[in-house]
Amino acid sequence: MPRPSTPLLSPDRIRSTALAIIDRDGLDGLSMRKLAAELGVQAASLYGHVRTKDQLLNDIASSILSSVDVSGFAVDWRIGLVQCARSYRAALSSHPNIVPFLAYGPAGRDESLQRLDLLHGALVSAGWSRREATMIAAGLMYIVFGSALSSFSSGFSADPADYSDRYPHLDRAHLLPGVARELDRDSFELALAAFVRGL
Amino acid sequence: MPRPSTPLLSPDRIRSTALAIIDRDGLDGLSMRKLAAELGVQAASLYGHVRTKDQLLNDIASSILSSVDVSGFAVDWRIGLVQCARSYRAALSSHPNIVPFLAYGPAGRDESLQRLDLLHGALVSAGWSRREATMIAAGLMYIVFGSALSSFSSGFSADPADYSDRYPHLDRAHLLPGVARELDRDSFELALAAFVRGL
DNA sequence: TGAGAAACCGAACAGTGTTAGGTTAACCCA
DNA sequence: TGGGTTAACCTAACACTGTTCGGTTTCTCA
Repeated sequence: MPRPSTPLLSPDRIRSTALAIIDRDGLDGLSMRKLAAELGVQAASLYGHVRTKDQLLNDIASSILSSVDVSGFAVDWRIGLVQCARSYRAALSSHPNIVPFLAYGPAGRDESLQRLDLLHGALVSAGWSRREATMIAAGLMYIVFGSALSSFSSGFSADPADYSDRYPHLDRAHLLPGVARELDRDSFELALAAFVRGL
Repeated sequence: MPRPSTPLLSPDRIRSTALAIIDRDGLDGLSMRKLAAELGVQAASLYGHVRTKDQLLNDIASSILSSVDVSGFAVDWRIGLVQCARSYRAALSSHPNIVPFLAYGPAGRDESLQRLDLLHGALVSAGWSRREATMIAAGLMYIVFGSALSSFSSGFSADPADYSDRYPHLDRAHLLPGVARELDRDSFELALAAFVRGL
């Protein structure tokens, strides 16, 4: 099928389909051939619209990060920190399967840097030194990414027998998967509140 | 070369060579064929000693995690938290390239669970509820893993021109790679101290 | 001495990202 | 209206991946 009247592919359609596959099948579940098949096309055709698979993932990552809200810094740096962290985590946990890729690659994404710039400026204006501001920003990212990886509550077995014998204090760990989402959010809120309060 | 008089391979030798490759070439730099070549052997021979590549990585992960020290909980829960976090981070950052794998897979490693069990028990003994203990443990893991991924200080460009124009507050971000290690450690210490103090 | 297992190898399978070269339809300009 | 260019797809291939099968030789143990 050569040169159809209306193009089958566009960078947007490729990105959104790829993200849907990642959400459904995981990061490893995305292959260029599967993506092409889902778009009704052969794998090679994708490379007319996308440079590499890595670039495609980066583009998806950027579009996810662009929803992070840092408007709270206009009010107060503490409010800004909390709001920024919440919105960052919300953005990540709406597509949890891509977080390992986010955490992996370099932090040189324009969307990240824009927000980091604003955050850093707000902290310095509030009286922190430049070095302190950098460390506070890093600490906030630790909590956000650590919680978004969420290898904690999920990842526990649902079988009580896995724990009751060998780990006496974890005798109810098998209940974790059922409340994982809620517990992860509460743990994040606890860590965030403790961190900001402790500064 | 069939059945040499003294075996060329052993699980231990395979694991340590694999870890050396990961440290040198990154997680993606490890392939079974390359690992075999480095051991003077064909790829198929590895499967007499190792079930799958995933299992091999899990074994390596377990041996790294077994060095995490939780003895501080015998003294005081705050000291225990800080010491456990430090030793956990030290274990991870001595082999940073394998951290994405650690953070990825399920948390069901025996070494992790043993330490988690002790941590949980110590917190409950100190008066925290079971739910609070779980959330505190999770928060601590957030900081440890977030910092060990260390996608922060590293990952910045060393070229000033990448920042000075568009990000006014990041005009010295190009200096970060030079002090990344030190800054990451200090950021971790700051986040850890703030977290524990804020509890 | 003979049986069996242990340790390696070569070749293959199905999958991956990516590229080269080919075909056709749409578009633009004379 | 015709002709050239280009955009959008295709097939086929390359080099790689993890893993398995079947074979060969040597060691070990009865």
